Amino acid sequence: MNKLEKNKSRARLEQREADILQAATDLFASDGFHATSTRKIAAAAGVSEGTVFHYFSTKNVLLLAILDEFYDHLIESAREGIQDIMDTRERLLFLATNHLRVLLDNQALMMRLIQVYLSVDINYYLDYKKTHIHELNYRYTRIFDGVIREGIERGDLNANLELPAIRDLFFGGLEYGMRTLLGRKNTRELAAYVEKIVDPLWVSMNIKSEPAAMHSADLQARFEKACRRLEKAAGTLEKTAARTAR
Amino acid sequence: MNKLEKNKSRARLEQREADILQAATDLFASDGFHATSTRKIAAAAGVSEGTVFHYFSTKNVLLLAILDEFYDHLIESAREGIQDIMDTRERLLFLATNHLRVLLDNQALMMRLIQVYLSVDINYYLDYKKTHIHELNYRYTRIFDGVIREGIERGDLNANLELPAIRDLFFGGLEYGMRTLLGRKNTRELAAYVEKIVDPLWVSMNIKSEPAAMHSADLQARFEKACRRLEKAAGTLEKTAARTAR
DNA sequence: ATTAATATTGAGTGATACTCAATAGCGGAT
DNA sequence: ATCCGCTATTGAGTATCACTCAATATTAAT
Repeated sequence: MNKLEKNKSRARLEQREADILQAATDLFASDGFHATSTRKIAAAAGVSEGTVFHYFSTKNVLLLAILDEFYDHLIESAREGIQDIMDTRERLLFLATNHLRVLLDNQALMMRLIQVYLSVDINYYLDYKKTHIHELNYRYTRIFDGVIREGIERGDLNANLELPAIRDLFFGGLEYGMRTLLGRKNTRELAAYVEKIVDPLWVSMNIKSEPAAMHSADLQARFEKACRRLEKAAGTLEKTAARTAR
Repeated sequence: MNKLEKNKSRARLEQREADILQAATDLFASDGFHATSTRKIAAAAGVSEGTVFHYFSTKNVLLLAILDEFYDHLIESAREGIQDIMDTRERLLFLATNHLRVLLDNQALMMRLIQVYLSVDINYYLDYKKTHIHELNYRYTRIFDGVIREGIERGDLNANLELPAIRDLFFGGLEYGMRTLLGRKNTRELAAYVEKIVDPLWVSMNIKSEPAAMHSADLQARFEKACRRLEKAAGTLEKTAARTAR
């Protein structure tokens, strides 16, 4: 009956919502999405089943809310990390490491959820994902795009690179590789793996990387030298020709 | 009562099984896995619900049987295609194109299923996927591995490349990119996209690679030859000019 | 024709996501 | 301090689901 505690106004309601979200997150992570009933979620959150549906109209909506939170965390950690790094290659390595680390830290949850939200009905999927999760994913990948574009501006990266393809390779490669990495969360192994993933992309993008570029610098010197020589000779010939013509 | 038609021995039973499989495949593709009840599958196959469970102990087993068929198709088409192609780069382009084409042809089905089979309960998942679907995926990716290894033996590809990472980038990139390509099945667009995906990997793996390298090597040879010729001529002319001037 | 084996059936079961009418408890107006 | 309107909360109720099982139909072999 303590009126200070029983404060309905927002704080209390938001707390209830947070409790349900947390209970659902924990249960989805430990038992999986399909094996977790709304009844269990309600019990774990200390509310009745009806209340769960009052805050989240559907079990799927609950799932999307969890993914929402997760993406926020991903996006924020990526943005923050980028700020402190100037080197383009280091930035890419960080983005990859951060992506894997966050995913692996929540592996139990994410392995169960990220796959599921794609499998909900297409109508629902299109209506909701196109406007929400898709938007989150877009915001996240924009961070990567920004790093690449800045790399180009700085002259680190080849301006002709195909950003969408590189982006697909980067995130797709990481996602695909994560399945292999699931067991070992070892930081050293992770760093080594990340480098192996980023390296081929880096080699294909980096402007100075192609040893050929350096090569062509030599070539240029050689070319320049030969041209001076020829131009000088040409000058001599022109004079000679002019004199002879007289 | 026709004994010739009512032939239980295998053929008839296999036909029943195939009917159920086909009905399930169609329904999963059009309505999705979760929205398709076993009752509907039974009705579409023209049998009772109990019969469905006689042939497939579980709805998940039915799903796995469908994925089985799908992977068989993927593997066979990849193997066949590779045989007729000798060039390593062309082989990679074919593998990528084939992968996307087969996936996109079955997009409705695959978008709904490939994601789902990963979301079944972890116990089940480990017991089954490790032994079955995982094995199919392994057999499939081995084809890619073979192409790469052969490319190395032939001297087309850098022997130091990190095969697991390249493989993750290749298949991960394709899978990730497919989400973007879903709408447009246009063959030209698909070929263009595939090239954009394969190219960065190719550049990073190819030994003569860096088109720049080949380019500049040729260029250098050509230059060198031309320069010698011109310098020699210049020398001759200068001498002539000097003599004439006298 | 009889039998043993198995394919087929459909009513039955417990669990599930979600609904809804009834109730409880809060904030604001008086 | 009291009442009122609003909404948060409840839990029994509902339709549906994947799956079971005992009974029946159909087959192959003798």
